[in-house]
Amino acid sequence: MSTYHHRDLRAALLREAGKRLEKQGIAALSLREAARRAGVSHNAPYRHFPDRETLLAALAAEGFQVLGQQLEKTSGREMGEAYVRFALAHPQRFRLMFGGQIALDKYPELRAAAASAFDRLQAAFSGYGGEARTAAAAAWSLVHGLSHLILDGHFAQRDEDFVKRVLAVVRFAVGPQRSA
Amino acid sequence: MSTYHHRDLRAALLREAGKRLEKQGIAALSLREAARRAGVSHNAPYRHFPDRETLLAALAAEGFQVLGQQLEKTSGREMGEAYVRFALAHPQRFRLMFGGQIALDKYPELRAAAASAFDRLQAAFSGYGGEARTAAAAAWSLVHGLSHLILDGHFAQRDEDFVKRVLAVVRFAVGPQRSA
DNA sequence: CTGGTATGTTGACAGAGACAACATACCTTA
DNA sequence: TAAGGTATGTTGTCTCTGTCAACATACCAG
Repeated sequence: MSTYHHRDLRAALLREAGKRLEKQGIAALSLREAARRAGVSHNAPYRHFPDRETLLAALAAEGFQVLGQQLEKTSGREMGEAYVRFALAHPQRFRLMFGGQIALDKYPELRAAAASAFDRLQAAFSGYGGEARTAAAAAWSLVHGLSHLILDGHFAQRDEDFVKRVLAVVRFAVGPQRSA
Repeated sequence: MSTYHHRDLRAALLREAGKRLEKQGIAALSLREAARRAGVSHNAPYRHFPDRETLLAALAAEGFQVLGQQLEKTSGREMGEAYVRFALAHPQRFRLMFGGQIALDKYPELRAAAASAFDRLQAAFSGYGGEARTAAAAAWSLVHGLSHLILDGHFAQRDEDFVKRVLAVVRFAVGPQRSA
């Protein structure tokens, strides 16, 4: 038949799996289902992904790329809001990226993608001198934790205004503590 | 036989699953494996848990209880360190509690347990007036995000000193912004 | 045109979740 | 104390999934 070769099965699988991901969650993702949706036999995916986890890693990598692009568009304090906005817009993708289900060490490009996104945050704190890394780490922690907790439903509110208020209440101090 | 009734299978299953959880991760948790370890047939767990997710929810509930106790022992700024310490000491448990794999709405006692833990944090910010809730939310976000990012290996350091430095760099401001 | 490689297919197996039917221990209560 | 109902386990079965192995077909280089 003419479509014995799918021509771009890898991309098709990622597309279908991506759709499934946001609709049904990570647990519902299966290679066989993706293959079915791509109109291909149950074992075809193995020609492109050695196992399920590698497919998940590829989906996560996509996520890091998008997140990086979103952050690139912003600067300063808006970056934090953009981070949270990404998480709220793609909850399952975000969980996949940061849920610890993927062994980061096995996929160096994943860690690199994450680090690249973090670098943008880091740059925003270049004025903080020796504690720049620490302040950046704190900022990342803040927006990251806020994203997670909102997604998990631990806060009553989850609108953009709430996010802004929470982020606005935080200051980053450099040097010896002097109390607020 | 004398042990047809296990007498406390539910507790035994939670114990075995708990061990398995920290050693192998959430994905490796299976009802059948827990049953095997408890020396019981593959379907016995269903007399105590309607499905796998409910077992996971029970494990998460245990985690929230322990976390709450740890936080109770501390006060003020040490609470944040205790939070992170808990996450680092029980990484898989922490992920289970906050990984979004469990539909919180289906297990009200879970949300209650989490809220109870949060209440302790909240109390530490009672002096912040009208913005107390917001400041507490920010503090929770900070320690929560820091825990996650360290667990995921996104920071080079993960020792107690690093945690202290990150937490120390943050101030919580109340009222109209006035910059730090 | 021919052989090698990339890509798919069919077939099979084991492990898991879940349901049903059956068995046995326990416990109330009449 | 005997009877019957309920709680707890067991066996059997089904479907789904990941994964391996063997085979088939398309494509490409020489």
